[in-house]
Amino acid sequence: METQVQPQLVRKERERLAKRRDIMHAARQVFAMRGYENATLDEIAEKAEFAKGTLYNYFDGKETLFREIVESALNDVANLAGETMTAGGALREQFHSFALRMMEYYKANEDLLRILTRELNRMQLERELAHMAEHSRHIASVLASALRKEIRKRKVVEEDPVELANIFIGMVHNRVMRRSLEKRDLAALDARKEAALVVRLFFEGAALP
Amino acid sequence: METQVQPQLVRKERERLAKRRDIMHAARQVFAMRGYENATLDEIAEKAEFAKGTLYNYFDGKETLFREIVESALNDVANLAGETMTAGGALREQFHSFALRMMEYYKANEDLLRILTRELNRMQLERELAHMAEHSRHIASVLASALRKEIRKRKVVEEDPVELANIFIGMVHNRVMRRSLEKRDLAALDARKEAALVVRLFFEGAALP
Amino acid sequence: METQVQPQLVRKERERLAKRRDIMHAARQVFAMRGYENATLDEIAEKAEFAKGTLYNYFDGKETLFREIVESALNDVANLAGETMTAGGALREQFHSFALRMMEYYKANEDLLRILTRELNRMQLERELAHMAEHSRHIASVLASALRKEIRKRKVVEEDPVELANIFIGMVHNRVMRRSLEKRDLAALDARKEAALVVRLFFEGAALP
Amino acid sequence: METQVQPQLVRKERERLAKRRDIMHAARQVFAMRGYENATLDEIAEKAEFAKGTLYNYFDGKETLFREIVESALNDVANLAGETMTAGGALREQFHSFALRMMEYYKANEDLLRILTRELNRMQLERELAHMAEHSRHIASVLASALRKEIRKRKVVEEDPVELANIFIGMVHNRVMRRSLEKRDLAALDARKEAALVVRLFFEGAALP
DNA sequence: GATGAATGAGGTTTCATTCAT
DNA sequence: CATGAATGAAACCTCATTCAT
Repeated sequence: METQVQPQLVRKERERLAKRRDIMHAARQVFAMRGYENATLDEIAEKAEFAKGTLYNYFDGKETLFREIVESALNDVANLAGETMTAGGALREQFHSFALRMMEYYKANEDLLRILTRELNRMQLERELAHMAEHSRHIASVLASALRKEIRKRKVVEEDPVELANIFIGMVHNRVMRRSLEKRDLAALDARKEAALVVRLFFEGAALP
Repeated sequence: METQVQPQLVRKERERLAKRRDIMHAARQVFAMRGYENATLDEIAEKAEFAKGTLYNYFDGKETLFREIVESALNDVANLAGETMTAGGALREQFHSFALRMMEYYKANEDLLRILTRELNRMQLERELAHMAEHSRHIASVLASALRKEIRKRKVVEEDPVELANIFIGMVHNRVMRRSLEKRDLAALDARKEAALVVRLFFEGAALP
Repeated sequence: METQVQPQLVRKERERLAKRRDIMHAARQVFAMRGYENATLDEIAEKAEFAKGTLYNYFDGKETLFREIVESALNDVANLAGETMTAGGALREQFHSFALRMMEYYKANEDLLRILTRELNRMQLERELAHMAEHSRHIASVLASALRKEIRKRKVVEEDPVELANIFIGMVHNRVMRRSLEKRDLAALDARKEAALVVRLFFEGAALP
Repeated sequence: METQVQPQLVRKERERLAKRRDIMHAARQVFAMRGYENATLDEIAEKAEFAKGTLYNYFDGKETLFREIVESALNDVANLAGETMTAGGALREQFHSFALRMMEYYKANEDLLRILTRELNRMQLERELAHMAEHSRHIASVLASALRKEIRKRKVVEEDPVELANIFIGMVHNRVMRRSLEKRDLAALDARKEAALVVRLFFEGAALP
């Protein structure tokens, strides 16, 4: 009997997760297009092809839905940072790899790029969202610890490594966000070239000797 | 008689402008604290110590009030960029001066910093606010033309000068914004040191030879 | 299964329409009692026994709600005019029948009478409502074309038939409106007698030979 | 001293009345253009070239201002009716004269025509405006008493003379209002011809023998 | 689980009226 | 008297959330 029941439960569970993903996907689009405040559950429900009330069977509400999207995105970036930094290799290779993968990630998930750049500040200010800022601090710290080692070796300027990491991450963000806003589409972004530029600027600066 | 009447008119006019400033000041605080969408005219009115309806004697509405604040801030920054760049001197001095003055400006107007970083992306996406993005493009172009000359002289890497300018401005913003978020107050910001750091990183990069 | 699902859909649809009618019914009363400008959605909602927000699930807003009421009334009158005029018979019979049915209609829908007499002028002046005036022009033209034939046959004075039609319609309106205002209730209106009077006055005038 | 003070008072009084008239004139235009509810004291004040607050030195408020305008118009019409009806002559001459003078009055005061037709119904329904309806009843009664005599002489159909009078007045109103709405201007109205038409229709009807 | 109708708090805006100057 | 800034009640409308079916 279990052999019959289990698969059913599993299928149900699979379907449930698939629907959750559909809703999150629709929500991402709407949040990216309208911003958190102007996004309406009506529009999200319509895009997800569910009734509005159904969303509440999958998420506690608008805020929760939003948080889950952001957290999943920040998680992706954190994983990406972790993988890159633990892969070994020279610092510059690691940073290049991180920038490249981040840019590719945003290219594939332009919605998330817009959501993060637009709402991250808000999140750092509002009490209830504070814990999400934790995520982004974590990401910075991963890069920072790699920088710290190089600072000790006098290979990198002696500044707060966390701040340096944030500057680097900010440059990547800035770079890809500008492209997104100006071309209205990241499809044409040459991630490899952009990553090289950012790394070069971060390490050697804009001045020629 | 004119000596009596004129001063009266002038005083009225002065008082009117003072009240406009009071309202804008209150609005800045609220927009900075809550973000455009969550800011309410109720709160602005209360902070400005006026009745809600009174605001409409000075501004057409929420949107107008907001725009005026942003435009005035962007104007300040544009002037600041213009003055700095036309002052002559080496490029690095100019950029340092620009960074320093921008940081001091934001230190004195922390509200505006938060508003600009939070709402500038929104503005570039929403049709009706598009013309405000123009302002920030103008600011970048002022820095860019200085960069362009140095690029011709092979003193600066051969990249799109507008993009380089935006990266520099982004670094300044990023730097001061992080401090604002973390310390919850820019009072302790050492603008001189921060400006030096940003300029150094932008021109020489983080790597030591 | 269809035999189960279909009826449900039908019942939902029926209930939805019934509620729409309830709202329109409440709105008619309030518009009639207060006039368009002084009618409030609060009062309409209360009379309809719905929350204010619920009205917006059925109508786009106050204006739309009002328009739908007026258009439906004008449609009724137009149909009534059309049926009467195409029924054949002598002109006088047709006009008598039209007057009678109009009076009975207003007796059964006193709200609409008050709304139409009060707001029709406004509608002819305001740009956005102009198309509703079209309806009432159409009604006049139906009567006018019947008059035109008689004018050709020298049975009716040679005046612009549209104007004559409007005078006739105006007389009917005037008649029933006065009763409504004076007795505060059309219940006692003897439509047959009133219609006869109007037709007699319109065709033979008040003078005795 | 009195010889000096009196003229001053008189001049002051004259000026005060002149200003009252200016305000009422402006108000008429605005009430006619916008309707009572949509008219704003701001617009009236601007048209009258006074500050808004000044209006309150001459009128108790919007409502009072409106009432005074309507009452003065109804007074004019009442006088006009009175003069015409006491002038002697055959009934038909009197009615023709009344119609003619009314049309000329409205031609010269198109604002008032629009105000009366638009707001008279409202006035008959709202408690506080009830006494104004008195005026218009009075006007009808003047015409009615002339009709009553003719009814006794079997020269006019035996119907309630007040109702007949109202029908006649309604026809005049209707006629001139339609022209006003359609041509957007009464300048081209041929009052003599229109009056003749109305009288002819009222007494002989539209049918030809 | 899915639906969508119902709710009502909360937001922006208008404007008649008051009142200090 | 004239002014016009200040007021605040009241209106329309939106939308996240709940809940009966």
